[in-house]
Amino acid sequence: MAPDDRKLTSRGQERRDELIQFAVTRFAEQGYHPTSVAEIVDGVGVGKGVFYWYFSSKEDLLREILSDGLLQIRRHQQAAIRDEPNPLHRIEKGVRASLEWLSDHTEVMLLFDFAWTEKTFAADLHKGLEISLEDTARHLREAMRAGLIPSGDAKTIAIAIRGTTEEVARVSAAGFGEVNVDAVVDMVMGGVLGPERGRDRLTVPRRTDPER
Amino acid sequence: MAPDDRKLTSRGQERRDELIQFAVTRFAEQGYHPTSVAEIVDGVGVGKGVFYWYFSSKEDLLREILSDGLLQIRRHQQAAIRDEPNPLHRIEKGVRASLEWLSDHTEVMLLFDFAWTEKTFAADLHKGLEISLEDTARHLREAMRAGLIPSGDAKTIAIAIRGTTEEVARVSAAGFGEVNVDAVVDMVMGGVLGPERGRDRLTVPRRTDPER
DNA sequence: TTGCCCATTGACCGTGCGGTCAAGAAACCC
DNA sequence: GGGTTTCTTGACCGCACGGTCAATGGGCAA
Repeated sequence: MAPDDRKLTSRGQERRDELIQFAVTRFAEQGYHPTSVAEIVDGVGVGKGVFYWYFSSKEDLLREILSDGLLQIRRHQQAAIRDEPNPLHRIEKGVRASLEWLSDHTEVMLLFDFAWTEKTFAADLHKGLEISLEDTARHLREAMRAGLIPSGDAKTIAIAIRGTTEEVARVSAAGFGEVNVDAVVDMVMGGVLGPERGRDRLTVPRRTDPER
Repeated sequence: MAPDDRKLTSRGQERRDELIQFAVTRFAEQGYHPTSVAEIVDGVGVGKGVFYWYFSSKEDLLREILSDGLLQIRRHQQAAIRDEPNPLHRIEKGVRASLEWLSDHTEVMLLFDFAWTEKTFAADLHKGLEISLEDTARHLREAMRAGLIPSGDAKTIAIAIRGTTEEVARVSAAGFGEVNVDAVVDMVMGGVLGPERGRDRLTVPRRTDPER
């Protein structure tokens, strides 16, 4: 019988969770590949067969961790921006929610990063990325239409926001100090506003007619 | 004899480079662990011993790729901002240079990302990250002192800039369209300027005296 | 032509891995 | 208690991996 659609008792559920929890920790600590199934079951203190009772493979386990994490962070964001009519406030609250979740789940974040580096797993993340970017871009376009911020490349700005958020969480998780959430929000909100108010002072003069 | 301090003829150098080049491609394509040494030497069309003539281990090879990449990107940045007196223009040019290099070396970028997820390799990147952030933060603080931008958390802003730059390169490398460099620069420069000019309009009101 | 040394070969090795399975032990239901 | 299903055990398997090494090639200097 496939472990996927197996009926689990509450005891079974707990074992399963225990395995996931331990695996996440180890995967994040030393990496996915260097962590063997034997290590996981030893750590939990069970026989090897237990692992394959709950998961059809090591790969399957990681996949589950990833899709679970994806779901969780999205839910967390959605809950945070619900009922917020101002699109810019939605973006701010989304950033804060992401930082919150990522700070509370640094191991899973590391596993996302790993997953992007391996073809088999990266595929699982592609759609999630697309959706997440499109979400943010939609808020941005709405803010542009409302005249709250200048018009611009919503897609690129969305990518920048995501990059900022994740890098802050990453760097902080790597032990470079606590997150200054307000500073992050200031950076992001300043970014969406753009440099127009003082472009001459801020940026290198741009060619309007590029040489090539 | 250790492969490290071995004298290489020009033919030897070429072989070595050939191996590195092929390995980088494969590592980026399918991941470091799933790529076997056998696969690399087969791909290049040589016997297995050749690999261990030039590298002391597979791990050693990746380490070399990483430190090489680190050196290259830093050089590229430094060359771009040399002789630029305006600290904000240094930041802009640095961002453009990074995007340039990352776009030209997407495989290496992916390997950086992987390296962060595995303890053994992450250590190699820690110092580089620290230096890179401190560099940017220094420009920022100089700009603050000169009154070009409002005072703020230079470290956090530096992290945000790095995150933006790398995410844009990553997402574009993952096949989500071309990079809009000017839009990235606008976002970054707007970010360093901060949202002060319209905070009430832009951000959710902040508690000056937080509840907890 | 002889020697030398960089470069190459590929069969071989030991190990540790992911995964299997026949045999039970618990828990639960009637 | 008997019967059924969930859960657990750990020895075992096949294999592919990273790495070794004795033998050989080949370019070049003298």
